[in-house]
Amino acid sequence: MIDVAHEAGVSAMTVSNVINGRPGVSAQTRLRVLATISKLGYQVNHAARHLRAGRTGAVGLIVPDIDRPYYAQLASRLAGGVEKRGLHLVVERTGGDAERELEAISFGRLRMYDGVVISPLRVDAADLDQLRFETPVVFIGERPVPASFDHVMMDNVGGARQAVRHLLETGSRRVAVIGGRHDDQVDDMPSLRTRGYRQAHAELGVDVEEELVVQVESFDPWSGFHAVKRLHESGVAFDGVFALTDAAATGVLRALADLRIEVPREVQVIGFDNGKETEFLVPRLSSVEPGNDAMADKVLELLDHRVAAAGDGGQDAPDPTTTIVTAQLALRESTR
Amino acid sequence: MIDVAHEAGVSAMTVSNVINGRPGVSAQTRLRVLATISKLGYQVNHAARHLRAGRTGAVGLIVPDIDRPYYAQLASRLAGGVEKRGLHLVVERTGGDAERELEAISFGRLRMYDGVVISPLRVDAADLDQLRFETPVVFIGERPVPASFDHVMMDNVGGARQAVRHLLETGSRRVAVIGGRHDDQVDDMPSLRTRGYRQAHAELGVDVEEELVVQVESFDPWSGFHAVKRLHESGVAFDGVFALTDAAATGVLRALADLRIEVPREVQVIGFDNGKETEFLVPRLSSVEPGNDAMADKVLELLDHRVAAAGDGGQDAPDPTTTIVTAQLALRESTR
DNA sequence: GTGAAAGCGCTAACAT
DNA sequence: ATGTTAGCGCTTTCAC
Repeated sequence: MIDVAHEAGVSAMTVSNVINGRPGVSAQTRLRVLATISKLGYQVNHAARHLRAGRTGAVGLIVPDIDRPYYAQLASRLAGGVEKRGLHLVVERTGGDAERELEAISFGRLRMYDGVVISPLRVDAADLDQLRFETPVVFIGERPVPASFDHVMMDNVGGARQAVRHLLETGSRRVAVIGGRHDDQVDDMPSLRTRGYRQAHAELGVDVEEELVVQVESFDPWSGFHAVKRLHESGVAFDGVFALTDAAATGVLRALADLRIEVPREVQVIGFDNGKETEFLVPRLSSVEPGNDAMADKVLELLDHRVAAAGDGGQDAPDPTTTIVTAQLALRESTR
Repeated sequence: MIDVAHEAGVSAMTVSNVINGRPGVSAQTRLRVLATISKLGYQVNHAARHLRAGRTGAVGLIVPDIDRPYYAQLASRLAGGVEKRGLHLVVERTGGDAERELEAISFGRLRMYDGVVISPLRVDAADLDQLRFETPVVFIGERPVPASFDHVMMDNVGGARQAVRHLLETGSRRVAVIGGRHDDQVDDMPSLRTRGYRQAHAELGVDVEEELVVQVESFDPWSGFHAVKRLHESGVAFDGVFALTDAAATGVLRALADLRIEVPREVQVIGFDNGKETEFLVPRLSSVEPGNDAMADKVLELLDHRVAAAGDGGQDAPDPTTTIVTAQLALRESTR
């Protein structure tokens, strides 16, 4: 930068002003500096700027995993919006490890970003309450979060309720829930969606058979696949399946195909997430559309406000909000 | 850091030495400093360290898109390896835009990272040759790259050749290639895989009918879906399909199901990438396993060597290598 | 084994 | 409209 200043016959400060589009530089000087910059191929040093100005030009996204479609798509949606604002998105994965999640939002790491979006899997409200920091943080997902943070979540309970109501209203009486929980004390994704499952049953006066609530390890296709195989082998009858994720539903459909059980005539199936794959499965998978685009938009909006407020020295920081995005059914061939 | 130094009754330099595990600090002092650090909850400032020492602690991965399974899985694999080395992975997406790709590997941006892995879609050798920089860069993918860079690629031609040979050897005579190119002058993914398709035909003495070479816009399920519909509507007969990606193959299977064409009896189908979805499609999709794990390992190994060399002031920088990972068939239900 | 001084490249605040 | 000064938090160099 000093080279540029010398070459253009101005001070480093003027170069800085030109680069950052600040006022108080004559059009003439501006042009001359710009010309020199491109002549010398000068590039600003981000580290130095960050050190001095405190801004990093980056927004962090902290997720358990990058190759799960849900997080990959979240990242993609956010990346678009963030780039529109002249920042860029840095994706960090924690592997779903509570310690690594906490570490990622530790004071020092946060300072690497102008803002952070985190989708925690393990960390809970108590841990979070300890933390003090000025970097804007938006939480996303179903884990409970202290009221002092912005939080955007999908309507897990409502979405599940709608899905299961649909199955019950179209004649299913024994609906298996793949990934369900027997006790739904905790507020994690499986418990919340299971709660919706139970609500739907209660509303329509159908008893829940606990043998139809199948706990699984993960929520990938294999878990859905094995859950159905196990159900079938142990002779438990069912005429509907609510899979807690589309990934699990993919495995469910595959298992039903192996067992030559017709979908949706004998068993109807519905998933959750409304992923891209649903349109191409055989049969096409009905699912719950959780409003991921709306969530991403909301996250960006919150971040915008907070980043702006942080720039003003935290004067008019908005109050933290909790937003619940509404879910809708996307019905296709796997339901009646 | 100065606070810590005061509190522990030493100089900032000693604190720095302790933090970086450098020798020349007595065990006693070290312990005292460490205790003070945790007492004060001190965290190093990455920006300042980067500014001064040049290391950033981050490895960049520059890809066209994050939510395509291929890139998402690449990111995931690399993230694991990179984290094992105490660095972290920053994913940047270019949207497949040539300008943004070039910009991402411009001098200034590269300095943000200790090493960069880039999977270019558009940028070509000529553009790259201009660039001079000392940040280690490893290229991945099929675009031609100047010999002065490390380059890891899959065996697109060989994998496609094996896939199509298999179709021809099991009785298919009219194999459609979804995403194929009529002219294969360029060395991009579609052209290379089409080249394998043509080689297989040549080897087995089967003529290629250009009407079976179906160009498509993108390589997602919709493109495969529409390609098959179009082929069928225009009355072009075919008894085999080679889809250039598993994603496209997913759409192909869906279209064949709609048309009530039996797979693999009437038409056999093979994809490329051996993605996670193949196991769960109906029927299970045969595919080409391109050795993505091996590619990721190789990338990490190259990066390791170069980052180490860069640390030594570029003394013993290894010669650039081009690695081609071998592909294998993964045969499932969609082929005979 | 430890410390003091200098400076990495930039920008906020204050001159001019 | 432009320049000067100072300092962000760390590490390199060299002296003790």
